[in-house]
Formats: sequence, structure tokens, C-alpha cells
Amino acid sequence: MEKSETEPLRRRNARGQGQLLRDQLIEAMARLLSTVERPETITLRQVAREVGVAPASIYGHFPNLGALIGHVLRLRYDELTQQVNASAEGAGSAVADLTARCHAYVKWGHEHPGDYATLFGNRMPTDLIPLSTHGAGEKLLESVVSSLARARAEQGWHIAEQQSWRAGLLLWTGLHGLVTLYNGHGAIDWPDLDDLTDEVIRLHVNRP
Amino acid sequence: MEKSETEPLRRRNARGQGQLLRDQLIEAMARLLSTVERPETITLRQVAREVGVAPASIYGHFPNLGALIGHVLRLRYDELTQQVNASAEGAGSAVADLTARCHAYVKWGHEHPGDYATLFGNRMPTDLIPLSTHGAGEKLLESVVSSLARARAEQGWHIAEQQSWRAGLLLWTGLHGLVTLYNGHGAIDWPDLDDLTDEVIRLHVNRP
DNA sequence: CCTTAACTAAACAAGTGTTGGTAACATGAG
DNA sequence: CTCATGTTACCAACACTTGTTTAGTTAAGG
Repeated sequence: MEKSETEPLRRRNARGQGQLLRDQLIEAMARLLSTVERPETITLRQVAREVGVAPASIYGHFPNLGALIGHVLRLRYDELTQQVNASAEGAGSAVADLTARCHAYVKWGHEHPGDYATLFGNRMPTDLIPLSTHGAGEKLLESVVSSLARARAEQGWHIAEQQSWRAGLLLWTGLHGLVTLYNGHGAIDWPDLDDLTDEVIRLHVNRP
Repeated sequence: MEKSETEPLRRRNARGQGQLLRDQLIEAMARLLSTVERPETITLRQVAREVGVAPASIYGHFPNLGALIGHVLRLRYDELTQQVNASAEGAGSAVADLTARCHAYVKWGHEHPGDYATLFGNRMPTDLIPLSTHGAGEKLLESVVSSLARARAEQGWHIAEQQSWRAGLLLWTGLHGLVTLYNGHGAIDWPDLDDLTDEVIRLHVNRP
């Protein structure tokens, strides 16, 4: 029992196929980040165990733990923005565009609680994760701001640009609060998430 | 340099004054929880260092680290609810009551980022912190729900009880999102926090 | 003095990221 | 078929954390 912490019975990869392990590492880290309730506790050795490999073997593919996490986070962030943008593709109106984007955002956050918390929750040590992923929301935020502005304009509600920024910010905080509390406080008797999202959108789009 | 990690030149307390250290421990933990950017990384030894005492000395006053954290968290949560309730004391109308409560909530969250993140952000390991503090928001949430319902009724906007619950939930998520993003994403060019809070309240109180 | 509260020193067992050296092994060359 | 090659991954260790326990020391009060 005290012999080996795992069973490294892994069959060695073929000559040029070293990046098979690399892919497995990325996949394992992605799985952990996505599902684990406290992503900041993810450990190098945990990933190694998941794949069935010795901890040291990771260093052949990534210079350190932060690089692996950062790599996966970037993938996930790109996926989020891509899904948000793709969801709005066939939108027939500005309001539909905004609605699609918000729903895609919330849906992704709900389906990837760990990734979401890591990207927007300031959970990772700053020295581990490159700064680029910190403050990741800004690009996405801008798309929400402009989409909201267009939706409001469509409804005949023209406002100053600075008001647009404020309004977009508030919409974002509304969505963010919804996602994080919904993900984290399962004890609460939550109504349907899509309905709540719709209501948040309606609050911010309609003239008060 | 390698002699002592700190300088335990602390003068020993008198016979019946053992709880002087207890108070200092609580105070140090409170300071750490309140100010630190990642509260889940707070450590027993860190608290000991802060007070200038040996790590083991803590166990005379608290059975384990979780008890100390839990104790302080309970204090802080009580403080939050007390401040929220106190703020609404002289309110001349239901809308004023709600406004005061929300501002007090946001203000406290802004002034105690670490405590706020710990109470509502699911950052502490569940086995360390007693369950009572987890899901702490429920009591507070109910007061927001009822205050919002009264504010809406005051404006002649009567709605079903279930709608009240949904509306209160959404208001809470809005405030929560505002606090957490404002606290965590300093890079963003934020408008005044009080103004934003007012706008959130207005969104939820006024008839769409 | 002697009791006893208040605190400490040292260690424990378990964990962490990371490194240097080394063995296994698929494979292309001879 | 043989065999050196160099990729691939392992082993063992390092230097450090962490929370907690045990046994002991210090000093105040009766």
C-alpha cells in the first residue's frame, strides 16, 4: 500500500506522439476546472493522478502549473466568447441579439461553474496565472454594452454613450450575480434559470 | 536569520487574563479576513505571526482553525444584518426602507471584501467552516424580499407572493454581482458605486 | 513554596511545486 | 534481425508549506 501512490502502468507513447499526453493533460485540467467546486485548490499532482502519470512528467509539456492552467483558461475563455458571438448570429433584431448573447453567457457560466469562477471570481493566485486572463471580461463586456445600446435604440430609447457604458456594466453585474449565486447557493429554491435571465434582460432593456 | 521565524517576545498574560490573547486572535483573523484578497489562503500560522504568538498557542482558545474562522464569520454576518436593519430604522417609506437596506448591504460588502467573499462566495472548504455560515444569505434575502414587496406595493404595484420571491432574488443577485465585480475587477472604469446601487434599486422597484 | 494558567519548542504526518538523473522503449538505420 | 538513438516518462529527492499534537517551560497568585 505504501509502494506507489498511483499505478503508473501507463503505456509509453510512440516516438512522435509525445503530445498525446499533452492533450490528456489539457483535457484533465479542463475537466477539473470545469467541475470542481473550488478551482483554486486544483493541484499539479491531482492532474497527474487523473491522467495516470507521474507529477514530473507534466514538465515535459508545460513549464509549470500556471502555464497549464493558463492554457486551459484561455481555451475556455475563447470558447465562451465564441459561443456568445455565435448565439447572436441569426438574430433578427437588436433585442434578439442581446437576448441570445445573455442567455449564452449565463448558460455557459452555469455549465462551467469552475471555469466561470476562475475567470471572473479572482480565485487564482496572480503570480501563477498570467495577467491576460485576469480581467478577461472586458472584451466580452464591450460586446454586451454595444448590444444593449443597439437594443435600446431599437426600442426608440436613445441615450448618451456614457449612459450606455453604465447600463451595460449593470446588465453584466446582473448576469454575473445571477450566475454566481445560482451556481454556488444550491440550497435556495431557485426558479428556472432561463426565466430569470429573461427577466434580467427585460429589466435592463425596457424603459423604466 | 534562520533562528526564529518571528520574535515571540510576547509578555505572558496574567492569571485570569488568558482571553486577552483570544481577543487578539479574533481581531487578527478579522483583520485578515476583511482585507485579504483571497481569504481562503488565510492560515493558522499567519494569524499566529500577526499576533506574535506560537501557532500552538491558538489551540488553548479555539479547538481548530475552522472554529476561529467560523467565530469571526458569525460576528461579521451578525454585523452585516445588524447594519442593514439599523439603516432602515428611520425610513419614512417602504421605498426609503428598501433603498437604505440595499445601500447598507453594498457598502458593507465594499468595505469588507474579504468577509463578503467568504460569506457569499463559497471560498472556504466545507469541512472547515460550520454549515450554519454557509448559505448565510437566506435570512438576509428574506428581509430584502419583503422590503421590496412593500416598496412595490407602496407604488401601487401589487403582485403575487411567488413573484415577490422572484423579484427579491433578482434584486439580490443584482446587488451581489455589483459588489463582487466592483470589489474584484479594479481595472474596469467604474462609475460611483452609490449611483450604481441606486440604479439597481430603481430597476427593480419601478414598474417595467 | 506550590499550583496552575498561559504559552512555547519541537515534532508529526500530510501535503505542495519543482528538479536532476535515469530507465524504458518504439523506431529508423544498418 | 540487430541495435544505437533519442523521445517519453519515472523515481527519488528537495525545500517548502500546512494544521495539529505532545511534552515541556515560564511566571503569576495564593
